[in-house]
Formats: sequence, C-alpha cells, structure tokens
Amino acid sequence: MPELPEVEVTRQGISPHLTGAVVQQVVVRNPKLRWPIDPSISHMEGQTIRTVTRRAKYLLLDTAAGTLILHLGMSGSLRVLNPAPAPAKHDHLDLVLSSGAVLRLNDPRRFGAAIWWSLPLDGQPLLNQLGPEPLTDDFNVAQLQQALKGKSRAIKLALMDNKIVVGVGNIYANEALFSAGIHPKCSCGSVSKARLVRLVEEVKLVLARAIEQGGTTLKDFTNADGKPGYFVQQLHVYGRGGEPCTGCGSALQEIKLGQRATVFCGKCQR
DNA sequence: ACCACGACCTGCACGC
DNA sequence: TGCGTGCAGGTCGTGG
Repeated sequence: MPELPEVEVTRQGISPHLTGAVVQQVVVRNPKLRWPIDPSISHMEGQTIRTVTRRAKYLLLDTAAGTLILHLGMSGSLRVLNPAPAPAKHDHLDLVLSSGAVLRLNDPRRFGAAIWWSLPLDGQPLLNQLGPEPLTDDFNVAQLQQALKGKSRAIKLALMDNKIVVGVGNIYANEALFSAGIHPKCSCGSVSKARLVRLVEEVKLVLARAIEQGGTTLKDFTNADGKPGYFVQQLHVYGRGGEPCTGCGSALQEIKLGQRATVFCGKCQR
C-alpha cells in the first residue's frame, strides 16, 4: 500500500488526534507482524504522545519513555476511531487513548511492524542506515551523483534503494523516471548530471503532488479518516503497460526489474 | 563491498 | 463453482 506520500498523508491525518494524547491501553490482538510485537510495548501505557513524525516510511510516536515505530509494509493502514467499532479481521493493534479515541492498525499481509524503542533513536538499526529524505535539501544532485558514481546497476533500482534516497517505492520510481525522460534500465553511472538534476526535481515533484492529492489508492489505501487518495488519476505509467503514452501515444512497455513491474515509454525515455 | 534473490503473508483476478 | 497460478504499494537477510 504505502509509499512515502501515503505514509505522510496518514501522519497528517492521525497527528492532530494523537499529539498530546495519553495512551491508556495498548491492545495487541495479533503480534505476528514482520517482527513479533514485543510485550514491552505495554510500557507505552500511561505515556503522553509528544509528537508524530515520519522518517522514510516509518511513523514515529514519541513519548518521554520511548518511541513507537510503526511501518505499514505493503498492506497496512492506520485509522483513528471514535467510537471504535468491534475489531475486524486483520486489526492487529490498538492504542486506546484517554480521549476515548482508538488508533487502530490493520494489516492483512502483516509485512508491517510495530516496535517499541526506549533507547536513543540514533542507535535504531532500522533508522540509522537510511538515506536522505527526498523532500528536503539533503536529497540533491551532488548527493545523488556521488551515490551513483561508478555504479552499473539500473537507475530504477538505485532510486528504490533506501540508502540512496528513502520513500520512493515502485509507483513513484516509475513515475519520476517517466517525467524525467530516463529509461529505467539506464546504468547509474552513465546518467549525465543534467539528467540527474531533472530526476531530483521530478522525484520531489511527484511525491509532493501525491501528498497534496491524498496519496495513491490502488485498492485499499485510505487515510486516517477512511478516505482514499486521488493521485491514481495522475499516474502516467504505473499500471498502464500496453496503454498509450500520455506524451507520444506509443504503447507503454512493461518489464520486470528487480522482480518489480516496470512500465515506461521506449520512445520518451532513453 | 556490492548485488540479486528469496522470504515473509493474504487476497484478488484470472484461466481452465 | 472450484482450484491452481501469479501478482500486489516493502525491505530484510542470505548467499554468491
């Protein structure tokens, strides 16, 4: 489900309900996520959520005693419910707030994660190896050029590599490469600086636009209020293999790259 | 040090 | 209608 825009839309949706709220109870219905939810998550009970932030596709709920790190995997979603209905299938985790509202995690495929981290965050192994945030100046041409220098693998795989830049998943990697006119199989080291300038711009643009539109809903993504995102209407290539290119009209090609569906225009992208 | 690939899961669309 | 197959928005850990 979520790439960076969907996670950010989720963050924006839940933040007003969570910031300053006291966690009255943590209910773990099924601990079997990507990593088992550790019982120490109960230490969050009684804590006040100070901030709700995002790093890459991780949501960070900060308290004085530690941070709850949430990841939505491929199929996870968070809702704030008040009142909360009876839990449904795949509702694995609830944070019951003293306001009566409930933050509920639903994740059919269970690739997501919920990790209670009571140590300093800079020692968190999932977080401390991550590359720059794409929507900040830390992601720029100089940094990208340095990261790609001498590498021969396909540019699309590099774009989706969290050490190079975080948050760009399969949808937006396809879209950004299309907008930048770069063939997804281009060898990293062979892309000119001018084209990398363009790529950095397009990555930022497509992510920012998707956030504005409430994210991309393909099947099951909804924001914290249960509403879908509308960016799917602005996708140029993702999910459109065989259909006409919005630029030149020729049929979009679809291949596999790193086991992921890769769609591009053979004419507009070189 | 790099990189490709399998693995983790459920649900859905499709073809027979 | 039912069954098998393949595919899906992520990313860690492995083995080469």
